[in-house]
Amino acid sequence: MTIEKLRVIFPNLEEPLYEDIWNNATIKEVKAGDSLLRVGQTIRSTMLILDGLVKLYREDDEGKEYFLYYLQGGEACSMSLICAIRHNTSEMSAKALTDATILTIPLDLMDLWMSKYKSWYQFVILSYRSRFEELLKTIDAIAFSNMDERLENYLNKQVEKLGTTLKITHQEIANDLNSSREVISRLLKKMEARNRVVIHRNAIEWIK
Amino acid sequence: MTIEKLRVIFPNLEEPLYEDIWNNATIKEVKAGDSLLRVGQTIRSTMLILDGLVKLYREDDEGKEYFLYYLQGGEACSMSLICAIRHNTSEMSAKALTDATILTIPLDLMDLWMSKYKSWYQFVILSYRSRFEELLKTIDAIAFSNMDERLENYLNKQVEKLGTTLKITHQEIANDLNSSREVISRLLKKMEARNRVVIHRNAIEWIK
DNA sequence: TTTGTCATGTAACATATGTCACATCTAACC
DNA sequence: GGTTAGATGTGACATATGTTACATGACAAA
Repeated sequence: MTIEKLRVIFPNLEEPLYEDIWNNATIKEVKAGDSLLRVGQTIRSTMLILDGLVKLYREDDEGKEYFLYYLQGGEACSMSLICAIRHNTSEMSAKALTDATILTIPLDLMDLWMSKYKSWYQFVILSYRSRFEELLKTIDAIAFSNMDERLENYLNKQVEKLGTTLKITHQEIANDLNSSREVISRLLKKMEARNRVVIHRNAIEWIK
Repeated sequence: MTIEKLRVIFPNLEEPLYEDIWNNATIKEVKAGDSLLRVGQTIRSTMLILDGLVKLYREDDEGKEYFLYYLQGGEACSMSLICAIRHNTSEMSAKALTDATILTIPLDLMDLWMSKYKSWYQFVILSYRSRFEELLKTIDAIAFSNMDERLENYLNKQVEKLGTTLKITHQEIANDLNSSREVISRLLKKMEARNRVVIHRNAIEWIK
């Protein structure tokens, strides 16, 4: 990682801010599957994603999950932005889906930069806005759509980030949508009949 | 409305900011039932609630609704905060539930104040955080709970804002929860059997 | 009092989704 | 090759929720 790469991954920031980030941030390499944040955990630093794919999801008290959205290079964990003022606890869980590189910044700097760098402030606000929108879309999906539409929608999101052949099991999809494996298998069969996907073992191929 | 009242309704702001608000904001009186914001509408100003109760909800393309949360005196519409950088369109609809007094602030001031007043920046960030949390709770409710729990949860929220006797019809509840009137009537009957509510015509009385 | 409108009650049925039980298949490892 | 664990297929059934159709009840205007 170099400061050059930082400029590429996070365009539109001010020059002195790049220096500031470079001098104060810690770079952390995580492995696919590593947990980055759990519901209830106190947030100690702001996280920016440099590389890799991070999955954000909601967990209830019985351990049931619900997939919310992905973060990738150039994006920030809103929960860690939003907690900057007070050292609050997280309301979401995050897990690395691929090997990933994360930049962590002490919370007090985050606060300082907000008033010091207009570009940082804009980055944070835009980040909020897009996460807010993701949540609203999620609410739409659950409130207004049946499982078949939600499944299609879900696969679509995966394909955007991961390419047309998804290495995923029916059980994992069921967990992400808080459904059950049999239901997902059933609906996938129907999607296959409609030529939307081809089902392989451990993988689903998206058509069109 | 006086600048004194402003200090009471929005505590913890800096003194010069109160003056700035007072000199630049427009006060708008709206009637119960008035629409303040529609999905797709371009946001022209930031809205702060001085008095009254404002309902925020999501609408789909077929006009189906889903209740999100209430805003009351001392709170701000996050959508209008979040849109400050670019003149974006709203993703939510807002409606006055009671007669209400709204303070509107031109978007460019909002932007300026963020760097000028630390207290404004904190107000905005805290506002984001609580709305974000509301949305996460909503997702929890739809994803993990059955309709009976969601109904109880919904009535609970109403009672907190409106007192123990709710002037509301079963049809209105059904609209807010994207369900149907018969289902709500059925579940209310069960709640009445469990002594959680008493059902009156045009009203529901919350017990305990 | 009568009438009409809107709110509510209710039974029967339709449908989506979840659950259970078990069969079958595939890849990996001995 | 044979064994095994995990992934997937499938039918039968349970349950929650939505839908239809109609009855009843409450209130207000005429």
